[in-house]
Amino acid sequence: MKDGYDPAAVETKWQRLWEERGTNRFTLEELRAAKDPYYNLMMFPYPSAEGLHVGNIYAFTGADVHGRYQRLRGRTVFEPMGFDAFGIHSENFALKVGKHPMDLIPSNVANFTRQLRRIGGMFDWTHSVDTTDPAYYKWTQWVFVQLFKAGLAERKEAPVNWCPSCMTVLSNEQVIGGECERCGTAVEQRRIAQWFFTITKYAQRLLDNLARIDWSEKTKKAQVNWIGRSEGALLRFPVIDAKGTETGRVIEVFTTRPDTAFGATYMVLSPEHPLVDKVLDPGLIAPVYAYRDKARQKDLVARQKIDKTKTGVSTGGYCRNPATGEAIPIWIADYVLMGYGTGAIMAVPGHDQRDFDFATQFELPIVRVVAGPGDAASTPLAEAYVGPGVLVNSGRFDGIDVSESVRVLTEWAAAEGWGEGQVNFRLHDWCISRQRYWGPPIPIIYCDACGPVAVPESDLPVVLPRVENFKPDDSGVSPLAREESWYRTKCPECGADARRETDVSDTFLDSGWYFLRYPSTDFDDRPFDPTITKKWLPVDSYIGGHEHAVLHLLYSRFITMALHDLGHVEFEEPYDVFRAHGLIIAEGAKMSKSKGNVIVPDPVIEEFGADTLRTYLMFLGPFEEGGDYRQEGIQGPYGFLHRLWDSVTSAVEGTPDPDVERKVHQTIRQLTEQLPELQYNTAIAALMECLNTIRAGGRAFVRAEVAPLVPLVAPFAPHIAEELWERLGHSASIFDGPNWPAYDESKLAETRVTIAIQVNGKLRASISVAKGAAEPDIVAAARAENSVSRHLDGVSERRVIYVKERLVNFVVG
RNA sequence: GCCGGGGUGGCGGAACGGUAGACGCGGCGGCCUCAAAAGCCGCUGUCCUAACGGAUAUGCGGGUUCGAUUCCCGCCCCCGGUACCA
Repeated sequence: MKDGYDPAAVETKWQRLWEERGTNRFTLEELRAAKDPYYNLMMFPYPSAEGLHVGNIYAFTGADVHGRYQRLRGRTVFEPMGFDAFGIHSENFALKVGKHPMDLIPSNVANFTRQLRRIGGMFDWTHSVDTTDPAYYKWTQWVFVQLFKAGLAERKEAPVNWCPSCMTVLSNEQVIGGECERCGTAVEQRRIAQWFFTITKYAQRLLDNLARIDWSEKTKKAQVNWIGRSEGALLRFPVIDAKGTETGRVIEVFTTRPDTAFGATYMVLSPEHPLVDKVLDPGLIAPVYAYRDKARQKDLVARQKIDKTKTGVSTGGYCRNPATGEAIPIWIADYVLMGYGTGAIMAVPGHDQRDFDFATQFELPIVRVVAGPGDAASTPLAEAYVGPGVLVNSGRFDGIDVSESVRVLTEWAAAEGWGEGQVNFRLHDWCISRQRYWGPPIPIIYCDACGPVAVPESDLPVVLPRVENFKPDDSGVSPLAREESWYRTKCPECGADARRETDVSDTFLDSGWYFLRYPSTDFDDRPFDPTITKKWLPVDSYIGGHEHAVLHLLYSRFITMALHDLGHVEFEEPYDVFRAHGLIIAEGAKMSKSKGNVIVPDPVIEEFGADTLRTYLMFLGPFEEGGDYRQEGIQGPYGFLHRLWDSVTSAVEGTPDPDVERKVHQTIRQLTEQLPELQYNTAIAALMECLNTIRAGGRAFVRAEVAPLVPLVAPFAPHIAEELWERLGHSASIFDGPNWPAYDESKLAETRVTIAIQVNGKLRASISVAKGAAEPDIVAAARAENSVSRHLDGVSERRVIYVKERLVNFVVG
């Protein structure tokens, strides 16, 4: 039965058998009855027209290796795959090639599916999802309706980022450095009424729960920063008129340093702050309006450039600093953002660098209210001082240390009635409206009498109609708003003429709950079955790209938490474990279409086979860090699989050599430890080393030596493993049973150890001794070595360091 | 600027504070073969030496230690994220 390794033949055979035998798929009954279920999730792809590149394959393979390992350990592993096919990518591409997304997506999905089968992923294709399928987005709309009914969806007019090229609104997250994430065009500001999920209501819980989920620290940290909790106080500054009388209006500010209130020498409103008109001196209307218009135009573009040179204008209005009782001027400036805090600040130029720069620019007073070590109350400031110290120029609070001054001043403001402690979050509400075509229509009907009404669940889905002209225009209204026959409808509550919402929802909503759907795709009368969901969720392992560390992962946590509160699921956190994979670069450079160095898998599989590609990708570097795909490097794993094939098919019966057997058991131990930790590159190196030992010097190897390597290599190279497993005499799939080998502690121990001999920390020799040899004997043997004794002659020995079974170090001098 | 992650042979990358460079690629020499594919054997950080053997080496500069790629302090550079967040 000795024949050559033919990857194409082996892979075709096993992919066919997996399909015929249903190796990787579950019936509903099997899902219900599964023993020791393990939900192995990976981020589903957007099915582009180009097909998968090795970057995608890398991520999926890493997750698949994990799933296959768990399965070999005896878990029942559910590993679904789907397609995130709505959204601006597909829509823009369709526009570009002049086709309809409804025609394009199915062929893209078919191509992706072909490629995913070809790399040997353990996917259950009977539980796939496609977010553009009405049978799926029916339930996406259902999720929206649940949140709407719970008061978590709000319609509000808000300044939004507008991309003049994509002609659509962008979320703050999609604006990168003032430019559109997708096309790089400078983003403008517009005000449009849109639907928001009030994720900010969950900010504290989203933050708190991070402590109890097993995610990479990096990812958690990114979420912590994104949520951006900061503690401080809300302070109220009364607006006064020219005579110094309070007008009844109040400027609210959020500050993390209420203790510096005595140093607040002016106020700054964001240019778009609603109070600007109220405090404005009529004589200054022209410059203030001019400034506001200018700020609006460059909004979110130039405003994100941090610049020492601040701009702004005085409104001519004043308010009273409640700490000092003094009148201070009110300015507007674009360094104060409407979207954070209250859109207004008390400026403390002595202790905030931005305020300091502004005050210097416009010659506003700068007062020191914190004295650092060695400073007096009158020590002038060359820049804002933010270090430790005590309060000064702060009336009866002088001398209080900054470590407690925030608390003391907050209590005082509260007692006086002009402020209280407050926690503020950087996190914004999640805008889900998109003035585009390619998404699920937001299931809302507007009725003049009843207001916005959710589409009744029995009427879902609101099907996205096939619209031939879906190109957005600069009117800013959704393409669906041009389809009168579609949007005209009756109010579900009162029956009056009404109008459908014509915006579609954000793709992050599609992906916000897809993991709930996979195990329940057998049901078309419910989004997720309670029993199945309880059995399979939360997700045991989630692997995906770090580019989704904040958005997708935060949004899906929020959706889950909301569904939990509404009684639909029993858990708050969707993913027990999350690990981010690294990025693959090619020949030392980032893969990109423009560089022309995008590696596509098909020709590689053609030449070397899927098993070799999978093994090579996992061998490139640490999975969580990524690696450099170099064309030539694939020869290593290719040769390794050939040698493995040769070894298994030509091995003879016999008794294993004890040294070789020890190596095999050490390898089993190493893989058993490293695979759950995703340390694939070193695990593969260990397998290669083990095979090298088995074959060393062309020795005759026996079956018992090589056989354990078959299950060990199976997660990486499942096809060849199946074939060799069969040739070893097994009739069932290697993955249908707990076939991971066990290692024997008693066979791990070395009989001899190599001891390094150093003199003053420099290696001079190494000796081999029997394990368990006594220290004095080892030191004596070490001393006897020529290359050691030569360095000990004529010098005085001060110390001898012995590290058990490792080294001897003679310290001389 | 801030927050992460990194800087190790020609290259990708290994190294519980204990023999730096595992494993692999590439290179060099040889074997097998009609030939190719696959495979097999040996060598391969740098410098000095005919050799034995030395010296030197993990971005840079210090420190702790018998001993530092690993720990500490101060820099430089690269990658990713983020950005006037009050």
